[in-house]
Amino acid sequence: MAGIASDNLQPFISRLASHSSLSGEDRQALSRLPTRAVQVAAHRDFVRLGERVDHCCFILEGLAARFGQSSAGERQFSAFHIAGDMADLHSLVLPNPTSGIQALTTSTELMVPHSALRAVAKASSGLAEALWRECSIDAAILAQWVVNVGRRDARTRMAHLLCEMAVRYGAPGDQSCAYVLPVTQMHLADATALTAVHVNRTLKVLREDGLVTVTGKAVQVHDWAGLTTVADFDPSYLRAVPPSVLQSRAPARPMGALERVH
Amino acid sequence: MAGIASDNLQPFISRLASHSSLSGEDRQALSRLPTRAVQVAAHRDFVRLGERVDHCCFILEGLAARFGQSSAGERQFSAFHIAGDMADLHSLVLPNPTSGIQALTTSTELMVPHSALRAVAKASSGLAEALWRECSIDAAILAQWVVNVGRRDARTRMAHLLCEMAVRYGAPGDQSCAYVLPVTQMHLADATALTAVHVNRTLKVLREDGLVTVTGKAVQVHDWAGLTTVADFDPSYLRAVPPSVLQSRAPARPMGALERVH
DNA sequence: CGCGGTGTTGATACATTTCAAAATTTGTGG
DNA sequence: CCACAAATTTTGAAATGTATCAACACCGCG
Repeated sequence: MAGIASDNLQPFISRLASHSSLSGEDRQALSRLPTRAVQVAAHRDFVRLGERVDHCCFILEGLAARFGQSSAGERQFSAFHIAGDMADLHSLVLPNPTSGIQALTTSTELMVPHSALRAVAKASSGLAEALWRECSIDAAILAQWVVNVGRRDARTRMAHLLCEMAVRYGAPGDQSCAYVLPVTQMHLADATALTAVHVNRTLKVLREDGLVTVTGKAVQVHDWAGLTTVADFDPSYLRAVPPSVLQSRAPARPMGALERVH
Repeated sequence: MAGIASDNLQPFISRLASHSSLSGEDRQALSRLPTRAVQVAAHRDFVRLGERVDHCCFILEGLAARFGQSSAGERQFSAFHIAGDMADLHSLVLPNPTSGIQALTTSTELMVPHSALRAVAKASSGLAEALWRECSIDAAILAQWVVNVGRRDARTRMAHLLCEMAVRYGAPGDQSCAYVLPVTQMHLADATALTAVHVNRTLKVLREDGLVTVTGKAVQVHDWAGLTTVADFDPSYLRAVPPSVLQSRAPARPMGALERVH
């Protein structure tokens, strides 16, 4: 105990290791990070606009959503954060939040002080890069959300979201699969930029097509292939290709010359 | 010349310095970065899916857009990149693109090898942090795009985009202001997730309201206050608060205890 | 001078929203 | 374990914002 609850950060270390190469020292440093476990009640905004933060929140258990809102008060989620995510890793470099984060269910979080994270990042450039990469994966997902919300109709959009979450939960996408997603249809509306009513109708269609059943507690995918087809889903944006950290060869052309590319 | 075209990166150095504290050595290292100037033709996708990149593209002049597309072939922009932006800084940590980037106008870019950037980031943790922060600002803008596309009607959405670009161009937002934005209405449609026809009608309304006039070349804001009101625009997401790098004080409670927050 | 890309406008179609009410589930205290 | 209140899901009917289709005007450019 005494100031250290390190073991719990293990999933985060594994996550980083899945896309970046960490030295033994890096892992050690991470596992020694001081953390403070906090129970967060459902519906609570644990990151709020205008409130500078000095720690990152690792979600040990539960579900959270990053959101913005229009002046009309309508919420729009820009990300779901599931167990194993460091929900606001970006706050390490931007401590003044530009989006709020809300716990959708009662959650357990590990708060990691910025000072400690900054220290380990300063001590190891490899670790700093791993954190930056983790952050950038979030951003890549964000870019997909823009496409999803902007250019797909309700059915496709919902299907795409359900596919994304299936992959992120590591639900085996063989034929059928299932995962726990404790959200109301209003939450799904906030994520897909639809109304709750239309979410309901859209889920009904997907269910009647034999693709997927969504309850307030879990998602049952009956036809993974069919769902991904409907969803126009390509999971490659979710995985960073592990670093075959080959040194890039010297550029073919000398630097400094202006050239034209058509 | 001889392999170095460093002076041109000056705007990038200033940009980093505007939100992060760089040491003299950091600035030196940046200004010594090898670059290759490239002329990119309008409409050319200079970052494409499936083509791993080994350099970052700094936009010296011109306009570019990051985009994704649905299988139906419909494009959706997730960012505009203007002169002074490092369009794909994130590629340094994620060299396999998950979004394409297209030049909207004939542009001049400075290509900076990943190897060189990685070297300077490795040598200076402060510089690495500055790059990460720059990247995270892009992500914060991305999150706002989700809200904009998801929860605002056409008029508000377009107004918001025009406000964002005004601030990013540094156009003085006193009363009226103007900036160069060489885009077609189709480009605006790709950015706002509307159709080109509806963009046309929406711009007409904004013009008739005396708020702003948009031609294919430039944006003339007639009533900044009115436009920001209509747009539901708050510019704070565009600026990272400069680092008053105070050490965060030690946490009030001992680490390791589980507590509850309501 | 004509041609392709762009901007403009109108008429119509349609996906989604809005409003409203009932059915169902969930949570909670007795 | 029940009873009740609150939240959520479900369904219908009507309204609406935006898309679609189509035609024409404009402009820069070869």
